[in-house]
Amino acid sequence: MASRFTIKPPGDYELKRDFCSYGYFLLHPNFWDPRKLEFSRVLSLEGGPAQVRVGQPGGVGRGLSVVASRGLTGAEREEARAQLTRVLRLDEGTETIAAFHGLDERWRAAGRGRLMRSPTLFEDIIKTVTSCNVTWPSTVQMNRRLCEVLGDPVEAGGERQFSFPSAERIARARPQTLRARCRVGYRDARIVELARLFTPRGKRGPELEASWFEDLSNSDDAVFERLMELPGIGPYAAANIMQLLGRYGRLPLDTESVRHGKTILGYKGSSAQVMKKVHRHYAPFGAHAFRSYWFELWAFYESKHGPAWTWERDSTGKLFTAALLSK
DNA sequence: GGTAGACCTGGACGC
DNA sequence: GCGTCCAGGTCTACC
Repeated sequence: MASRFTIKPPGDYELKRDFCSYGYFLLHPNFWDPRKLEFSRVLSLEGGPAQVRVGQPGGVGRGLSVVASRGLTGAEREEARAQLTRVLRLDEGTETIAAFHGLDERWRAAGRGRLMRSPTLFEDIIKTVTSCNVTWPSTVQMNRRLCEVLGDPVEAGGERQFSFPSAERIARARPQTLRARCRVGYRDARIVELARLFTPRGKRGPELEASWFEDLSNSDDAVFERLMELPGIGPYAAANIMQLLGRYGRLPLDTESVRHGKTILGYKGSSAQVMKKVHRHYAPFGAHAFRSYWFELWAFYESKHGPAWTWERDSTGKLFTAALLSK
């Protein structure tokens, strides 16, 4: 018997705009259905994996309907609610988004402000590692295979779907397995090491506590410094994880930023020079710099491929290559 | 502190 | 269909 419940979002929340707001919405196990305007994925809950489907039948600001593939206990329902709150950034209220629009009013009319993310910091970190030094189609493949090889299966809607593997599951895997079956290449040992750092050791907790990183009372500098100490995490990845943690003051600049700086902002010079100029360009947006930067990039992608909520997960990947975007 | 080169995979391209 | 080239961020060794 399926469980059904409703989540009340902030008054300005729009599922199709706010979920389809960051590239990870196209990565397994996330699935956005452009026809039903509904998002689904398998969540890892205390009693085992369960697929959830999330829609917003009433439109902007109205309740989010959640349907689980199996009956959930009360505790599991709260667990699912908490995970979906993280994914959808429901903790960012209208006042937070209004503050952003106060600094950058270009996005006020469309209401843009929130960026989707994963149910856990661990998944966000692994997704970021799989996006480094690789073109987007490979990132899509790595995440699909990680789920299919190491995730927990769920039968839902007549097909088998998989959860994102837990830190504990990846920690038990051999690096060679990740390389051979998940095609993560040289990232194999780094991903396993990251998983071990997030896995509880006996009665002791994990070496890395997600709650410490999520705690906004810790300074940006302290969080950035600790992220930089992690295997496979450099300046770009650390800054990207910062925005996924809700700290938008730093810019994760990569080759896409250089392309944006040159073609849209009109900057000239070496990549390093353009990156410095891009940093200066967004500095006035302060604590919301990443939102301003990202929505400019996102608007560019949408100008090429239509609104993000129309993109199909399983065919959109190949559209996002540097070669095609530069045309 | 700055820089060069290796690390892997998959897409693009030429034949 | 096959071989070659290239894009992509992090890490290490070296200056």
